[in-house]
Amino acid sequence: MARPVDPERRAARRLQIVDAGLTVFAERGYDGATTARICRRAGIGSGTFFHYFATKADLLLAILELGTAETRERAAGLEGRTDPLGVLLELVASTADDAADARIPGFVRAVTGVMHVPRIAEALAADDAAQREVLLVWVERGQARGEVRTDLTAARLVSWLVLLTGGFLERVAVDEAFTAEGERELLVATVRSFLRGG
Amino acid sequence: MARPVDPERRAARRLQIVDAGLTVFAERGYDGATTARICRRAGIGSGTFFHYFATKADLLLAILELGTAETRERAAGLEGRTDPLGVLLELVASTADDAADARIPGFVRAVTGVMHVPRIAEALAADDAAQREVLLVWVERGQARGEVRTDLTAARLVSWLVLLTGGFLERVAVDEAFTAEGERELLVATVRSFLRGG
Amino acid sequence: MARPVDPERRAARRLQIVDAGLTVFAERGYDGATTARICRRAGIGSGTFFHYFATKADLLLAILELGTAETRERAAGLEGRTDPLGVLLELVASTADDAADARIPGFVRAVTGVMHVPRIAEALAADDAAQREVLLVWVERGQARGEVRTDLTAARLVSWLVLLTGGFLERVAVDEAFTAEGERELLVATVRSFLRGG
Amino acid sequence: MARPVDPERRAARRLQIVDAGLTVFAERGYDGATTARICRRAGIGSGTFFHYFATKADLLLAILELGTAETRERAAGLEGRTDPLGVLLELVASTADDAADARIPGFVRAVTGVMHVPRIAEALAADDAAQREVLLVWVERGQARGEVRTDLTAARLVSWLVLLTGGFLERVAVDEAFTAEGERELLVATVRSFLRGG
DNA sequence: CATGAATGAGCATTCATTCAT
DNA sequence: TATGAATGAATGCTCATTCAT
Repeated sequence: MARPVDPERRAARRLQIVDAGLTVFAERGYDGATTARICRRAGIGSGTFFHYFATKADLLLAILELGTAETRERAAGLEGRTDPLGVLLELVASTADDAADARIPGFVRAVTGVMHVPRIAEALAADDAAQREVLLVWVERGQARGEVRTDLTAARLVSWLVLLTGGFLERVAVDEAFTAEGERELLVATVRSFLRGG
Repeated sequence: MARPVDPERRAARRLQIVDAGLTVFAERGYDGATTARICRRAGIGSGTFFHYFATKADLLLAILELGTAETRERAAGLEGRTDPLGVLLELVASTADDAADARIPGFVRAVTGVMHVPRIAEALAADDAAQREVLLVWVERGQARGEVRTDLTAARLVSWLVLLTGGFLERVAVDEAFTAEGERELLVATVRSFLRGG
Repeated sequence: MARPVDPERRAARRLQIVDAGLTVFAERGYDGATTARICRRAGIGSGTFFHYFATKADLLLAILELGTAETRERAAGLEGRTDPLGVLLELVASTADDAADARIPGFVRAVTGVMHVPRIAEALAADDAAQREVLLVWVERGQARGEVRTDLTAARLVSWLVLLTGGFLERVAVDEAFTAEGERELLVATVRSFLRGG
Repeated sequence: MARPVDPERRAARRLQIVDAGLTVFAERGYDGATTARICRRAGIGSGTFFHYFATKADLLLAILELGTAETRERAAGLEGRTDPLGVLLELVASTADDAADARIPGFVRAVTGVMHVPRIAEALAADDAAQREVLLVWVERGQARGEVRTDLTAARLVSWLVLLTGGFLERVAVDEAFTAEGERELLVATVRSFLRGG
């Protein structure tokens, strides 16, 4: 009698909205992305949106959390590796790969534009922390193995890695001539040089 | 009847609004910065605002243009120098100094959050171009003098300089532990190393 | 194919919803009582609700009609009585007893709050008429027997009886110190005094 | 320069909205009274409404408070009187006079329909308390002078006075045949009889 | 019958902008 | 020129109701 809720269908619908949200946030920024526009893009009615996300901010948060989860998964897949520097360079390179999806840099810009909203600032901080945590482990291992410079603390090196990937994302977003594919190699080289020490 | 406008008084008033705008945009983002709040901060009535700026976007544009003008002035002050690398490092360092004013990184975030608005994108592009133009001159001179690596085109090196300063600004904005003062020296060192070539 | 409806099961389900409706209307008022909340309280799915009542207003109407029917039954049970004043006092006292169910006064308030809806106004008028009809019979008999004052028309006396019971219900709802049990006796005494004439 | 805010104009506008609110709340109930309808009735734009009242609930509250203030003023005007029973009967009669404004009973119904909203419940309680306070003083004086029965506490007598006036208001609202003017005298007589004791 | 996902009309509220004084 | 009251378009969100399963 009671039709069991189809969780797959629900998850798919949810993802459909997440995808539309990612696209529209990237295109228009947070405030420019009206729920109406997101719904139109997702091909759903306005009421449906709120069956899946209580508020517009919750959609943003969900997207952010998806990113954080992905970071963690990626990290889990690297356990067992014994070449810390190689791992770090791969991690950095994967940021460049993310940047190739044109929506990513736009989305990042959109989110930083509403960082003054407390809940969003928190989620962003959590995402930042997750990334740093992963990087920190491998930087420390790299230092232990003598592959990474030790004149700076691991935490500080991590900040600079994030600085480089963040700046990279930003450039891709802003500068037409600066493409993720074209600059990927130079990013890796620059990071390698930076990690070895000037 | 028409009281002759006192241009000085007018300019002062205008600056007062610009300052309030810079502060509030930085604190709340573009959309979070209501004209009402900007007016309250500037100590003026809401009607007065629109005597000085036709729209809220025009205020943002004016602030941006002020920045662009400053970049040009700074560049003018450097003419005659004969040490291109030194000049470049000074230019980069001055970004770190700007970042020490807590409103700057916040303002930058606010602006990038509304980059999808065409007029703002244009102004941002103009600002970007002004910065790049200045840097380009000195990078080329540096290359001519052998102070700067020549395995990459000057334009590409400039992109990376902007990447580094942009990433730096972002980090200062987001990461409490990452201060403009504390990291300034490392920024200069990293840029020097990058410009010399790995 | 058409599974023969089990009318008993259906009636039970219906009563379950009526009960939940009574409770939630009383707690939240008509508009505050969302169908979702009523369904949750009744332990049914939102779709099921509309198998039993075409609209939310219909549920309210059904509750009202149940009350009207109860009034009529109560009246039927009094036929044959020969002490009109006694009957009237019992009728009034039974209002006080109803008021002891905390949901009744709350429900009455909720309903009067949406009296501007025509169908509800009608049902309320019907309920009012039913009550008055019963009272009218016994007031007239009381007047005929000399137990009830005759300086006012029977209809007017009935209005005042309703005024007193209505005011009583309201007080119980609003005033914590005014309890149905505690004031019941005084209600009866006041009504007796009023019916005899000042 | 700074045009002094014209407080009279502001107060007038405010009253205009209060008046429209009173009317529309009475006609449609709280939820049925959309801000759009209130604005149309007041002859103002929707934005203007919110210059005067932060929320729709605040308008209701303001109306309620106006009533409470009026109660207090009326009470102040009675100081010095030496005939407590006369004062009480006048107070009761003035309720009947209020009821002659057809909007009052409708408004009362509307308000009681949203009593589950905490802030409104509070304001209603405050209004109730103000009325009772006034009545209590004169009931006590009446008891002291032997004009009012002493077999019931003053507080309880007050509850019953409120019961009678509340029931009266309700009847006027619901029953076409029951008019404030026509029943006013009987109300006074009934209250007099009640206060003297059966 | 029972369910709950989907719908979209409708609502309170915000905010940039205008304009009479 | 300075002011702030007035405006109404635009938005996020709620909720009664429908319908495929």
